[in-house]
Amino acid sequence: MKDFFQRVYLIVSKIPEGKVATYGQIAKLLGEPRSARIVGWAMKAAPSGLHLPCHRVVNRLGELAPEYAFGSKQLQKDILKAEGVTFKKNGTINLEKHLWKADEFYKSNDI
DNA sequence: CGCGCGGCCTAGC
DNA sequence: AGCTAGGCCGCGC
Repeated sequence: MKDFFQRVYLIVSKIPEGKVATYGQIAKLLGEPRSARIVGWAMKAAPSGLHLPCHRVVNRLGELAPEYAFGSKQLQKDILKAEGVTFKKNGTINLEKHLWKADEFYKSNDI
């Protein structure tokens, strides 16, 4: 069994363009439904060399990461929009449309 | 070693 | 959607 962080990175790196995942969802995928916070931590501590699409990881309301994570929420928003993600009027992600179904992940990975 | 704090979650109102 | 309360785990002090 790999480190929790590493498994987080593995999953996050599998999120396709135009899709997003929630912290809790990722935690669940790892069999730790209650460890969503650590996923957040993992994002924070993620080495930039991994090129993780952490902008595709949001909380369950579709809210973007705080300022200190990407410099500005607008930046993250722009990136996502460029990938085809749509937003609601209140500025949150349209999760029903873009929430990532992790099914494919199970097919191609032994976890 | 203990305590507080997180890019949070669920459950309950 | 909002609030509170509780929980989880890793890190920094």
